[in-house]
Amino acid sequence: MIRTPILQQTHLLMAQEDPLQNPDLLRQQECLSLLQRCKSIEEFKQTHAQFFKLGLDGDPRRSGSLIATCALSNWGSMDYACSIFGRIEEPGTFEFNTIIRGHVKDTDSQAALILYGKMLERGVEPDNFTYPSLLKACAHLSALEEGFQIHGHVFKLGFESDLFVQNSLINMYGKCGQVKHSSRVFEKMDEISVASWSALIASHASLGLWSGCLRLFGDMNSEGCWRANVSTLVSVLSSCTHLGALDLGRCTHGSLLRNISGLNVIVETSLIDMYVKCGSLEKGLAIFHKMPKKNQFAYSAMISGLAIHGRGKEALDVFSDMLEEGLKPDAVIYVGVLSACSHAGLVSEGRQCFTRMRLKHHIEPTILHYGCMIDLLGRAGLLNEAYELIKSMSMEPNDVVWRCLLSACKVHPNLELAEIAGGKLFQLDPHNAGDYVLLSNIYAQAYQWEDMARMRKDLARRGLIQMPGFSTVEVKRKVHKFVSQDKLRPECDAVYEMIHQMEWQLRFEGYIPDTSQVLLDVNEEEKQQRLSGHSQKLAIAFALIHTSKGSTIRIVKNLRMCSDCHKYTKLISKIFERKIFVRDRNRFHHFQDGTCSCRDYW
DNA sequence: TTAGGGTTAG
Repeated sequence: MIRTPILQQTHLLMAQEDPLQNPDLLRQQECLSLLQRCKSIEEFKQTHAQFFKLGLDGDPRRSGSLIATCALSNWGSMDYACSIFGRIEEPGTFEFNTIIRGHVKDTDSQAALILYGKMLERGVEPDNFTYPSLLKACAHLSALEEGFQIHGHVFKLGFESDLFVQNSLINMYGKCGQVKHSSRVFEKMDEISVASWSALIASHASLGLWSGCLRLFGDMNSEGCWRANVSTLVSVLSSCTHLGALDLGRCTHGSLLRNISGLNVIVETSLIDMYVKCGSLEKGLAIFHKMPKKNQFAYSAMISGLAIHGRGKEALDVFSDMLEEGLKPDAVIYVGVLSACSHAGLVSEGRQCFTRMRLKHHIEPTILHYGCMIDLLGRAGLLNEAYELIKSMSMEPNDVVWRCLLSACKVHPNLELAEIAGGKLFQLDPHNAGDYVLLSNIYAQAYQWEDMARMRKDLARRGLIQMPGFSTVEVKRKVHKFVSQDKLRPECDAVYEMIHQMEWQLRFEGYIPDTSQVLLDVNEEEKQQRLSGHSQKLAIAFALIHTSKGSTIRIVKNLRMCSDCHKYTKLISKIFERKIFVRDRNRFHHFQDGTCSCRDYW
């Protein structure tokens, strides 16, 4: 008989077995260990087939291990795992647990829940190992109803005090948007692990409760019993990113370097995203270029980071590197690539990418990709092409798409298309005050005063108000939030005094307030007062008072910057000799010496 | 032999 190398090895191991051990069990263990050492699914299948021929397969205990080896390794071999599972006549709790876990790892959470149903149907008792996987499946699917049901089973079977189950419950409720339930489970726990804190912190982060997330991190540290691990710190980094808290992000980076050996690709991606979105693009680039191995997430973070800083050409270079490395682009990466073209005005490159996305990479454009393209064409003044693209869309255009066209019609006046876009917007989103103002300004540009007045009247009749704007600024590692027209904060007296001084100096630089975007029907003086109270100006004034001369000011806003704040900030950067970085809803603006990196093209 | 927490767009 010609032996394959694997079988030679098996025989060798069998010959070496300890007579004191159970020879059958030893043989089974050796088979399993050989299977576990296989380097690929092909090798695994071949070895398994040989054991099957030799009659070493069939014991349910070993079958469970085989499923585990196959399903839980990184081969993506769930089909094969399922075929092994299907051959077991009477799968027990362990086999069900393993196949369920495999499906969850393979992100086929629906299949995991179906298998749980089958498990119950067959009368197989779930145990405390079954539930963490199932709860994770509910978390993936945001399936709250199923999550509640499973929590009921957990309670009935008495697993509610199991630490792993509790942590999974916290996570499930968090991912289903029920952070109150997460907190309730956490508060009831007798024993808490770092993973419990991480799950609770991540629950807050996944709901966008960034400040709450940082507060909890502070609580965890002040209790002093736990040392944050990678997962905790990644959630903290994500909160810093969204709050624009660069100093806090830097501290978290320091903590990672001190306490965690060898940062993995997830941490590095979070760090890139944090630095880039907190305004430190160069630091993000440095981490990116030093990464030993990059995945799609890392490329995506870097490409969209370069995009929001207006560095479109570099974003396209990084994209080319990614393709050269053999990584497959996905829909998310193409959003970054197209928005990079849009922010930098790269029209022909954007058109090429849009075509390549569909024809070469077979990615169907979503509404986000169309949004980027309409924005790109509209900014470049190609309004008819943008409108034709909207008409050719395979799905119903949404308000974002029409708003891109309407904004473009203001920059490159086109009354006919503006009225079409405006009409669609008033149908799709009749409560957005900004759209009425935009169209009324377009009428004003075209000297159509009656239409302008009609828009303003419509706005007043509907009683619409703009979403309140806010800006955050980090001073001495603390994030300070200012709401538009803020008068409640104790610092406000000093802030308004500073604004008074700033405006005094601005007048010498020729600043005239641009009140065209003030919605209220009040006199000019009151409109100017409203402009002075814009949150961005309050945040800049606060930073000028509390930071040292020459230091950079970094601001994050929830809305797009208005044209008055843009003009104002450019002049302030010159008068006070400060670099001011503002992240608005769309992109970054680097103000320095009276100019902005967006070249007034935003 | 099995279980928990983390990253990219909008």
